[in-house]
Amino acid sequence: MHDWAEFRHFRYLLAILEKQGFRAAAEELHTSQPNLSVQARRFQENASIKLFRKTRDGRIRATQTGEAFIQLAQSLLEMRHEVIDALIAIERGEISTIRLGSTPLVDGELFRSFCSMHRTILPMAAVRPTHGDRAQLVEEVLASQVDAAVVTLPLKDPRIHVEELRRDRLVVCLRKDHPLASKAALQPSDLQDNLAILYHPQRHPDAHHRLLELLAEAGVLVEAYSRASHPSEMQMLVREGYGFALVREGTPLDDALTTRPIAGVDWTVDTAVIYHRQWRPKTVPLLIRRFKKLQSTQSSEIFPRRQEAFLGGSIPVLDSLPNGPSKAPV
Amino acid sequence: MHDWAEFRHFRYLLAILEKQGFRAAAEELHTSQPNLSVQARRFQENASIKLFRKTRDGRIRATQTGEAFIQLAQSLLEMRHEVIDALIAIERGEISTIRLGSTPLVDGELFRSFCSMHRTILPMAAVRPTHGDRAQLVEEVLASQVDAAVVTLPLKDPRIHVEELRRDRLVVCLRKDHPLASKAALQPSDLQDNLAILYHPQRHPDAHHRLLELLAEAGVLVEAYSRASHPSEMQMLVREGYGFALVREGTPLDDALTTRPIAGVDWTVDTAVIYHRQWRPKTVPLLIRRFKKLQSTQSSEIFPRRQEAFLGGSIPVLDSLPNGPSKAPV
DNA sequence: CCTGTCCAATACTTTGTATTTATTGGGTGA
DNA sequence: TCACCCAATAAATACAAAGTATTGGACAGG
Repeated sequence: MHDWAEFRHFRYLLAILEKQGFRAAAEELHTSQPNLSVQARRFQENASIKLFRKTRDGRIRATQTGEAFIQLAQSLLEMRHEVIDALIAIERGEISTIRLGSTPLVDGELFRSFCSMHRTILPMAAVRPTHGDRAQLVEEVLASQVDAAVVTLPLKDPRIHVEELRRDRLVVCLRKDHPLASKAALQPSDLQDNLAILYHPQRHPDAHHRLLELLAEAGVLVEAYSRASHPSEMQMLVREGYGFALVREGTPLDDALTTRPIAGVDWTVDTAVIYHRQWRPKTVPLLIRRFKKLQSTQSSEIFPRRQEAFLGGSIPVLDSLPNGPSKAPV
Repeated sequence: MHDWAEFRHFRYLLAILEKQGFRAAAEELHTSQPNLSVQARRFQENASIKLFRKTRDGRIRATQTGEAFIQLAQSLLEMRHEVIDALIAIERGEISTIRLGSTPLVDGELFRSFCSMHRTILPMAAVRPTHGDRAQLVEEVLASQVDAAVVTLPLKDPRIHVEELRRDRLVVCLRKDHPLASKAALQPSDLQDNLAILYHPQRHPDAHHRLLELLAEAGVLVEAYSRASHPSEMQMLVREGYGFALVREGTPLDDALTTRPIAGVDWTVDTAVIYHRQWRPKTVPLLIRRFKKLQSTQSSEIFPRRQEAFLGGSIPVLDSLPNGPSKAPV
């Protein structure tokens, strides 16, 4: 059924619709305009559908069916690509299991989608995610006990390849009712006596030193501070009034807390994938490439960026209430 | 990118692997055996993969890669079919509005994203979501008054196609201050006199019977029980001290309530999309496909089933909390 | 050991069609 | 009107798929 439709047709028509013209599409596809003309006609006749109309000025405008075609053809071609990639990887014996790690400082959501991304490439491969301290994870990457890890920078080790995934602004986390919360942005000097909560130095020494450097450059001297061994603890300490903390922008926050940018500086939290330079498992670069691609295409507004969903602290109860029993075991 | 691979190749190789022989496959495909021979070789050379080996008696046996190929090629061809069907239907204007239904037992969040996903395929089509009882919805699906519905299993009807979306563990919902709440997990025997709140039997008879069966197998006999006509009512009854209820794991809970798993059993709540086998609305299979894909790339089941995170009844703060500072500007 | 039979693989030819080149026709704007 | 931008058409070409005939290999039975 529908065996007259080959991938070629989807490629061609997709290019025609996207480029809004046969000529431009032909150039992109490295073929001739008349070829597209006849192939496009054949496909549309076979399916008895019309994918585009011509405007007065000779351009191509997708019909409603054409708009749907763009979405569907993209999925179809993408799927072919994934299928073949998967088959090649399976052939190479890279199926067994892939071990991925992340540190507490990394956005859990990012790590989770990074892990699950592997399934879109290799549905049959098992993924084993692990969590651990930075130092420990680096050790395991070097020992090939994990294939790749998502960590925060900086990291300098000649044996390790670093591929940056995301860069988030570093903002101040403070109580909503703090006087300084009325300002739209804080000055570095505002931190001087208020910044009193840092991530535990031993958990990520490089980041700690770098942060102290940056603060010093901005004229902020941090003397005594509370140590948090987990990001959630930082929020708790801020809430309890022990001072400000620095968190990644966009972080879901406790009800009583808010964040403010720091004026005049450009401090960021950089999240990256690391893997062993030599013993790199071959799927990892592919995985990263695909992840970055999804990230860049997803941030365009097809799916609203999950943002504040949890920010309010309360769950949308009414519509996601408990569901009763239904069925049972395998 | 992989443009040498056409649908033809997938069809051919699929037939070869399934029929376990070139000759038989050639017959099925109405083509010649040598043709398959060369096409199969080309594809495998291009992808540098080997999909089958020959046994002693001259037959064809799929390699591990070949086994994966069968699955993947089937999906690919099925998707082509769905895409073209959908396009034809759209062209004919059969998709002006799509009517989707869900039952109270279904996660509202899931249903909502399922509905909104239809926009990515057909932006102009209106989506009309409806809510109703299971029996009523099944009736409407059969009568083509709704195009598809998200319901909980079990469901047996030869005229209806069932596609599972999610499987959640069934856990006990009880008051935080109940003595048994101190245990990490409950024994089935703990339910004996405590389980006293069930979803209304008439609202979903199949699930009710199945649940009683399961309970009986575990040695639990439920005699008198309160009936809740809506999941939110179940929580209220538990809160008021009328007994335990069974809810889907991960359910947002009332402050005073908590949940505990049941040791030794593997009971689940299965959520599925259903639609009419014959009168299948053309966009629905694609919708489901896309939904599943998004589901697998966003929230994965790879992760340890979010155990304790939700158990307290509070939001899963621990794993989606803020991350501290690390590095700095360019 | 030979031989008949099942296969798939190979060699070669034929057919089909995708593609190219060259051209026409149809709008638009100067 | 002309020139210029398109896509559509026609005819020629090229290339790949499908067909035909054959070979080669692996058994099983005599």
